[in-house]
Amino acid sequence: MIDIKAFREDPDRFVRGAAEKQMSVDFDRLSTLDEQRRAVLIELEQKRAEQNRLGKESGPRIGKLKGQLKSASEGDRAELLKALVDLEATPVRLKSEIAALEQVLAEIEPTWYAILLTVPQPPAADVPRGKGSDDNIEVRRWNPAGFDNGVPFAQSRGFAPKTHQELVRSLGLVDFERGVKMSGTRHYVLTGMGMRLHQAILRYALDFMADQRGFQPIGVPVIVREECMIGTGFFPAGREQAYHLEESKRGSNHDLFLTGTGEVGLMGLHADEIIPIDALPLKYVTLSTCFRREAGAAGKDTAGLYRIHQFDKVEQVVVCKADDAQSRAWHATMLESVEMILQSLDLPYRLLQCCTGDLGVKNEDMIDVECWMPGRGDGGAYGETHSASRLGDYQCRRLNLRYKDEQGRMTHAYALNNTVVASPRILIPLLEMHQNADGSVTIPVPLRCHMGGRERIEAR
RNA sequence: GGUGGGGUGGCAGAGUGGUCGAAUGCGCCAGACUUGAAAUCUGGUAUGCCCUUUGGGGCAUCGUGAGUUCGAAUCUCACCCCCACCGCCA
Repeated sequence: MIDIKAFREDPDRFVRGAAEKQMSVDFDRLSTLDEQRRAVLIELEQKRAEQNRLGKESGPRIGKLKGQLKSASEGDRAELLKALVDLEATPVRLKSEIAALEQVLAEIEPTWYAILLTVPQPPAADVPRGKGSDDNIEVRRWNPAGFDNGVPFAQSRGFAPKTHQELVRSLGLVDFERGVKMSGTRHYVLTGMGMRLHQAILRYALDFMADQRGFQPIGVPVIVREECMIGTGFFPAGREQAYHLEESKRGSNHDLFLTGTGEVGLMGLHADEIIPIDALPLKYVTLSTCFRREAGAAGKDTAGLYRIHQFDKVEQVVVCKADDAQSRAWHATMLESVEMILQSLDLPYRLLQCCTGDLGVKNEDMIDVECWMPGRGDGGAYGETHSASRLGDYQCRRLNLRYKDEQGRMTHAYALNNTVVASPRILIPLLEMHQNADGSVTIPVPLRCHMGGRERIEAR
């Protein structure tokens, strides 16, 4: 959520930001409602102030009169009653005036807030302008020694690459048919060494972040309330992407949602909290199952392990002070972790600076990591495996996650998040890059300790 | 799932219709005393929003929401959450 005060001071900044993100928001309506809301609020508060004042002045007298009325003789009753009515006249009038104003406010505020929730975080100033993913800019690329993704795979390795789909079939790593039988399209079953490789890379990534990078490992719920989804900025925009457990239809009082990333749990952890300043930055890593409906992606990447409804992901988040330089430094550090992992696995990759048009509602700066997938497309292609976002205070504002700065001012923290590794998608480059001419796959050294010491996966 | 108890400031805990944003204690901050510390004493110590000539002023908040009332931490209803015991269970 954006700061409404910042919007009042400089609405253009947000109008421009939304335009750059190719998003449409009814800013005129927001401005109008905001002004109306404030006008009503001023009037309402004046009335309430008067009501409070009268409550202190004449309230006790009213109480006294009412007491007297009970034990009053018939003769005194009329007089007491009149005094009471006089005394109550103003408060009674105020009461109805206040109720009317509250009614007006109740009509304005929900719409005001709903629009406010849809205003995107403006892109950082140095994010390149662009319409969509085609305008993203490559920052750098890396290839392991002895491999060049610029030349055909067959030329550098001496044999034509199989696709990951062919490999998982021949090596017995994934059973797509039974996955689809049980759960429908975009579902799969990991079998044998496929399951072990999946677990190995997740465990390796989690351990790496905890042991080498000082991140605290945390296990979080993947079934959350709507507030968590709104607070983390996934709702309302991404409502269609989330599986919805309609528990209310079964008599429960609230529905639940399956999270599409561990970010929801990690950030939701400290919602409505004031973090001690010494505790910052928070550096968390989690491993969680992620659920995505992939609504609107019909027909896209339908085969294989690329786009699926359920996967597991090691995710890192950082919550730091509201400081642009710190945010940028952590962004670099988080990306460095990813690069260290990919390099240790000998996986070619490149970093893309996402342009304004490719950003989501909540991020102001995003770098995607794409791994080289020799079996993708025609002759290999990069495919997105990671995404590293800087969110400014957008998410913490929604989550009401704050800290007291050095001057004692309450401040919304800045948040960042980045994939560490998402599997099985990462198995695509892993299998395709490490395949051998005989159809076997060499297991990268760091994963072997989680694979019973094996060096290769071979057809049985 | 059943029964019972309970949600008040950073924490503990009082408060059953007005003088209550809220006693008291602890903690924390500042000052005094002290060579320094401890102890003691004095003062301060929530959050959000609105207005503001930036001094300050106002409104709201006692789990959440609605209601009764001239007036609600206090009464009524619904919901959320926590605790205890019983049942069931990976």
